Amino acid sequence: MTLQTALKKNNSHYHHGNLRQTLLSAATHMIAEKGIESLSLRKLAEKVGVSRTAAYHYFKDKNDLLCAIAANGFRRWQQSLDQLSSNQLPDRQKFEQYILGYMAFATSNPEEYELMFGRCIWKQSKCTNELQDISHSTFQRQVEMIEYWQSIGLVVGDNPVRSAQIIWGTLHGIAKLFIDGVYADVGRAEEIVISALPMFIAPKV
Amino acid sequence: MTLQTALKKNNSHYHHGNLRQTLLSAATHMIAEKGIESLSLRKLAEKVGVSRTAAYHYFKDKNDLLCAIAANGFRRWQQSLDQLSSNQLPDRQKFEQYILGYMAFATSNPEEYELMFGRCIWKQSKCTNELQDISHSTFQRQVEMIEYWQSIGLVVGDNPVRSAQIIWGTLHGIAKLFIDGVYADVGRAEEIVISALPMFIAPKV
DNA sequence: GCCAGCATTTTGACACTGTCAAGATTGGTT
DNA sequence: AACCAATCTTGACAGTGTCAAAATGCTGGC
Repeated sequence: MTLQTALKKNNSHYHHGNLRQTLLSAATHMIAEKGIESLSLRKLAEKVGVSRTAAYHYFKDKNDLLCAIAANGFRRWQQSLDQLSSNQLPDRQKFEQYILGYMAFATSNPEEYELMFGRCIWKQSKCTNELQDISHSTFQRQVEMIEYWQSIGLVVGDNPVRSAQIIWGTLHGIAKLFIDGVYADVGRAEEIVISALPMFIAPKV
Repeated sequence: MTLQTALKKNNSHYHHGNLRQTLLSAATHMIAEKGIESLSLRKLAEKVGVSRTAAYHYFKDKNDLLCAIAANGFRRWQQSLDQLSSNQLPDRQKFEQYILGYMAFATSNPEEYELMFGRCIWKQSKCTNELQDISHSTFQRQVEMIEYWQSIGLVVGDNPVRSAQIIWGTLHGIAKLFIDGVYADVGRAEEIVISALPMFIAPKV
């Protein structure tokens, strides 16, 4: 559907143009709309207007495609972190923005978030090298940020890594329970996480 | 494999005995060993020694079976809560036991935990009435316990329900990240959650 | 200008899955 | 002894992921 592929539109189906990207974005859209469970390679192929097995030239198998989509998700989240780091807010508000941003990212595209942290992909055997790399670097990035906030006395605790693990766990858990509809009467996940803020912030001396 | 079914063992395959229970426990075992993804009704049927579609007399479809297994999980967890409530520990240690117990429950059978909180089942359309009831009552139960701990000044916060949501979110998130292997270098999930304890406990006056 | 070789896509095929409709078997009731 | 209802099986179908082999079109060397 991109410009290039539109120009290439001839009566034959061969040499589609940039099929890899087209497949990725189409799959991402389908997942966002209908959920991960109901994405099949065949429906995806039909949507893109290509034969059932065309994807196998760019992805080892279905899991490989899902890993690529998840990796894109991590890249997007890392860009958010970059943007956050480079603005001029005071630390306290930066921390708040980090937390709110995490919730916004998770809830604005729940299916993608589910894909990034759902069981299926993680357990080693199924995880692509690309996904492994980008996710690890993202984790490391988050740990460093929280380490910093703790080193300046903003965040409680005496063990930086441990604090990062706990904070991330909390964000992830609240995001997931919210997405799954467990907090039935809560309008926005941000409400909960804002209430949780004081638990992480060190008391003013 | 139970005593009853063993007695019923004749050359015909009809009237198996208590097939519903047999299916449930066999499926639970298979999930615990090989994971949710790799459970198929047909393999289950073969394992139990019954035809492919025998399960359809007791369960509307595959999802219905999974819901029943998840409901069992909630029942087991609720029994743990009962046991905890009825012992004589001081409140502070009870709270600690609650948190440790949650982690033990989640990590001792990760696949079942995944099934209970995985995406697949929750979103309304797929959720059985039985599962809806037992899970809601379990949630309510947990909220009440935390409400109590807060009312006696043990747990921080001024909004009981909100505190319960946050604490549960934290436990769930840490459990899930641990199960998914994100905390690569952490031996037991209990380590993390014990470090997080001070955040929830109100400072002594 | 043409043709070989290569990248790309398709077709055919297979095993596996969930699920339905129709038939087979059996224990219990009258 | 005969029927009934519960229980289980067989047959069948559409959908899935995936592989091997064939088909197609682009591109560089002659």
